Amino acid sequence: MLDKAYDPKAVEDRIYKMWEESGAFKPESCQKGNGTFTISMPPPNATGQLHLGHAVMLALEDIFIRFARMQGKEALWVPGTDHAAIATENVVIKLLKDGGMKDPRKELGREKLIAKIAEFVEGSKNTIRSQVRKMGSSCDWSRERYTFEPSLNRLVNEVFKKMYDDGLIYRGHRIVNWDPKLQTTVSDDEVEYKEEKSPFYTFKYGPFEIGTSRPETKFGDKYVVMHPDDKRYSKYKHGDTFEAEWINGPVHATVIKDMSVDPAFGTGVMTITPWHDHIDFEIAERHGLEKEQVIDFDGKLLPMAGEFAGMKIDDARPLIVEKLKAKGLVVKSDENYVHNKAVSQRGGGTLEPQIKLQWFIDVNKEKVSWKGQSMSLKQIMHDVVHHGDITIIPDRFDKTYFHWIDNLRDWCISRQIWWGHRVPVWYKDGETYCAVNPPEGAGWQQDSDTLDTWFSSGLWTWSSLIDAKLTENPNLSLQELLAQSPDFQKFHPTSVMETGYDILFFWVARMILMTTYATGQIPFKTVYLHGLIRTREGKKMSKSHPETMIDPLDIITKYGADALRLSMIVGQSPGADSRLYEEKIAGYRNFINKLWNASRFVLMQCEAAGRDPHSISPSDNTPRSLADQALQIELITLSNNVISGLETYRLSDVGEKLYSFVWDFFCDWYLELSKGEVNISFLVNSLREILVLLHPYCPFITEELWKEIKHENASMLIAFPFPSFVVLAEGKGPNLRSQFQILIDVITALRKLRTDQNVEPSKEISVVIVTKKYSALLESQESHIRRMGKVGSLMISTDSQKLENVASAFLSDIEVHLSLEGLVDKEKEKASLTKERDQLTKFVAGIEGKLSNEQFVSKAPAKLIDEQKAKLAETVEKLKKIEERLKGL
RNA sequence: GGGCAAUUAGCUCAGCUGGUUAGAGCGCCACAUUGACAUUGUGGAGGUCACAAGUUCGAAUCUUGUAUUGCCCACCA
Repeated sequence: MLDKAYDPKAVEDRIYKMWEESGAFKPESCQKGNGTFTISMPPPNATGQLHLGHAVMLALEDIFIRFARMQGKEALWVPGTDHAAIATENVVIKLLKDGGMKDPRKELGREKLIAKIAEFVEGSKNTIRSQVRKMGSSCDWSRERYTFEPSLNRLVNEVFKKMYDDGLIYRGHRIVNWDPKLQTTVSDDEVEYKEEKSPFYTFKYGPFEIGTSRPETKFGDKYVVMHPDDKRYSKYKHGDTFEAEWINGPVHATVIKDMSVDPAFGTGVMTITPWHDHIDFEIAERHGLEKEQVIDFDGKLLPMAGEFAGMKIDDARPLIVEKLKAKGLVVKSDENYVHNKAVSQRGGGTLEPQIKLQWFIDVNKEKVSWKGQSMSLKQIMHDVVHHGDITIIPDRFDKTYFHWIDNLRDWCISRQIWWGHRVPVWYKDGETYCAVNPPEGAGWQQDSDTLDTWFSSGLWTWSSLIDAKLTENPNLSLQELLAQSPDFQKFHPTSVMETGYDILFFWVARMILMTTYATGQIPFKTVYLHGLIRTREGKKMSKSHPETMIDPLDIITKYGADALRLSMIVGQSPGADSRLYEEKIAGYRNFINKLWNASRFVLMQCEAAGRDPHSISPSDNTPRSLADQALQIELITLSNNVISGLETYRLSDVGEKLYSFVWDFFCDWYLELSKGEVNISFLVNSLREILVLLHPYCPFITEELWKEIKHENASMLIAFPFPSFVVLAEGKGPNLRSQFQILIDVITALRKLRTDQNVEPSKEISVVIVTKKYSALLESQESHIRRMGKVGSLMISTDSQKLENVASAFLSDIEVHLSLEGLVDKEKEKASLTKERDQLTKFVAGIEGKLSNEQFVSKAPAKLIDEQKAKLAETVEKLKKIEERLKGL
């Protein structure tokens, strides 16, 4: 017999091992003929730890994939890990520094450092692998991939080369986001803005006054820019020059007129620093102005800053202001000025715009063939979502996505770190050579930069499906690699990409860009975006505040993976943040335990009846009692709801329905009633179906219970077929269900009377039920009424009775009278009936109002009117009885 | 500055295309306890659905506006 309480620790690892060893995670084990279903797992960092973001992703994807698998699809979920370029390199460098090294990059050099990182990554991959398993993820480990493995490097090079040849990748001096701390560029999407208070100065600059919050960039400024229509400055013409006394002496300045200047801001005049500001750079480009570097790549001032050369900008700033003040050039300063400081999302260092020779992807060049047209990468990204090739859930993110595309600038893909796919370009004597493989011949120097990690991640849905063996053959083209990889042919495009909305731009958009371009296929048909998991207070969980963090692994240890999964899924709608806290998880742990005990009860019934559940045939499933029939109807309804809900990605809904079915219907009513009258084979088969329906949500406990209760020939639950949608005939089914509801209502009414009258729970009561319409029904259910209501004597009559010493309740067409030998607490009964009378009176008035409204009667659908009339008649009848009773009290 | 979302019971949230006597879980109150389950059972209290106007026979649900909160994007030198 099962233990009294479910202990996930004793079950989960064992079950997971059983699944994995059986090969159940492989599509080859699935039934054939119902199509394929593929998910690419967003690869966690190879050196990472499982956090709630992963946990929710894994739970959702596991539900999708288990459902598809049970529906008989060839379901493939490809796991993998990410080399997470910048993040990983930082982690290892920090470790080396902690170990006593001063500057690991310098001391080790490129090759040795990469080897160190690789070693570290291999050593720590197992952590995340086993953590992914802990969640119950049914992914195919035999197909596990890594974004930095050789086969993927080959594909990265193939795609780079293709883009290079198509002129979509170019190298050029552009303004980029430079992180002086990490010594690399980062992409526009990796820039975060933090509010910072720093003084805003107004300086005298020749005949003008200019404002700035960054005096340290101003050394080389020699252009003043104003709006061409600004009347105040109409006497100055574009191109006019003048002398101005400046920080380190006089400068020769030029007037530039440009539309981008806002005349309403400050004095309407500004000087520009094209080397260190995106907007200024664009102005300079428009007018062909000179650009000069002021700050070096370590964040220090260059020799052109004169006496300030070599100083860090933060140190130099106040000194520069002092000097200008001494020269009488400071007009005013606003100490409370708040501006947005650009910081690196990666390391948190202050970003400095710099002009640098970098590699870029041109997103505007209309040279890519798509759907028979020549389009830009931007246009393709737009097109596939706009025309519904790809559906984003929730759809409001379409707008966000389009807006991002509209503002997308060329993507800087080169990084100055070492850990990553290296730019496949070589140089010799001013010659440039781009190729998948290194050039033959001596003297070629490979580009020292590596690629943005999202470049390789962008290929993930398909690069992870390419046969790794094939990539060892250097003679195959990209097209041939695609064409000859069976997995790619069979499983791509993938079915659904499930990930956090915070990564829509970084990754989802880039997969669309890279994949449509490289393969001619969309990467996925549906994008399902989940929200952030927040604390109980709605705050972001953050590493810097460890007390706010919930560690999924702790939770699994304490409450089990099934409970964790449910607590994250139920109550979360796509694209919206949700809150998680321990009581919530405990609630689902309780639910899991309830399911355990319900099953335990069923098994006890089997034992008591001398039946081995394993030998109960699935076809031995005939309902006998009203309760059986109601359960059958309810199960079909539930199963239909689960199917349609999962097919439309309404996971929270489905989870709630499963929960309330199991607890509120199956346990509270069906099982309780079955204590009086048990239909073993039907009960066992019903429980089996419940386990099937619950399996995608809570795979561990259902598989464990399945073992106890399944038919001997049945497969493991993970591989068991899901029911199909059943169209319920009208009439009979719903009718039986509502008859069952009447039984429930009568019992509930009895219980309420008991409580109102303070009858001891253990005491048997005498009951008289008066009903014309339902006497046959209730007579047939008499034993249930007796047992569930603890009724001693029960009389069911079709004629109204003269009764003394009773407390009464009134349902539609049914009077329930509780006889009390002693005193009836009339006040309690009066209060209860009065309350109900008032409610019903209001209700009746409402309906009467509607029905006497000509507009309603003429315009509302006939069906609704009939319903309302029926309800009215029923309620009026009930109300009459209650009022009579109240008079007698 | 632009955009998106949220606002329903003490708390966390459902309520899909307008018709429900507005629901759930937790919490709360009362009662129960050897027979699946205290990780429980039974009964109960608790909401003028942020506010205002409109559309409609009918609005938590649709429209507009207001307020509050949150997020994303832009980055005014």
